[in-house]
Amino acid sequence: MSAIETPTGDDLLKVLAALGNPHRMRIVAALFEGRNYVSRLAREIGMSRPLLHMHLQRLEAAGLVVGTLELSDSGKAMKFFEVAPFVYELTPAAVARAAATLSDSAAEETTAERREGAKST
Amino acid sequence: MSAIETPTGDDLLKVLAALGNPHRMRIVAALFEGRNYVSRLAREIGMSRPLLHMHLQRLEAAGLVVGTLELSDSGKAMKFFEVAPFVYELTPAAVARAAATLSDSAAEETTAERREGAKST
DNA sequence: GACATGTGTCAGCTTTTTCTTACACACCAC
DNA sequence: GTGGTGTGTAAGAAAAAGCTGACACATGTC
Repeated sequence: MSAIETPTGDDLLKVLAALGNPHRMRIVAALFEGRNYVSRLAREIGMSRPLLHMHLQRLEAAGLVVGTLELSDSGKAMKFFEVAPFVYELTPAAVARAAATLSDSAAEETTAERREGAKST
Repeated sequence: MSAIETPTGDDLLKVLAALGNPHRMRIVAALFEGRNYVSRLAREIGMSRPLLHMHLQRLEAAGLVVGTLELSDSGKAMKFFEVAPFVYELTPAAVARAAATLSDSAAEETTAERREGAKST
């Protein structure tokens, strides 16, 4: 399902940056034990709700968790989150493959290519 | 060889944080094509040497690359870097397992436990 | 000697990320 | 109505990461 087959550089980058944070790692771990809604999860892991909200957005943007807005029996809107079944392989080759398709921070790549172009052949 | 069998939370965290950066991803990719020494690598990927030095230290601290100080035939000291043969599996379960051993930012965990204790039963 | 190469590191600026506080809204129960 | 629950977001402070420039040292060549 997930990107075991060469994810985009930006894709992998987002995933690694998202998971490379103790809070977010813990959030994924907490959701791995079962889906939960924001306010409750915030209470359980002892984190301010706006902060958790931000981290969840980062995780969702990376495709590591999915959130669905549901209505409780009382009619209250509650946003439930659960982990996505991701599978990433982290090896030198995989990183190299992904890095080849890095787009965003092409700033220094441009710099490199300018040098490249300058020396011509 | 590497930590396919539940790396430490801090260990995995360092790896993910190190790889979750476009420059460092590119550095690993560049070294994957062959070992290289700092100044040359800096020139090739168009990055200032002090900056590359910093990134390499971060990667080395995470165990993703290894550097060895060698003496060229002329007697000049040159630091060669090469990628370490790391293998990490990135799945919800692996993250959850690693997160259980997270040590450093236990700050909010402490907070959570204080709340836990307060509400008692 | 001056100049090229290589190494490392430090001070300080800039940019990004993280986090808190405060606000907005909606629903249900009293 | 008030008070509890849930949602979202925006402004600004605080902290961390990224980056530059300048310095130090060593070696070999001209």
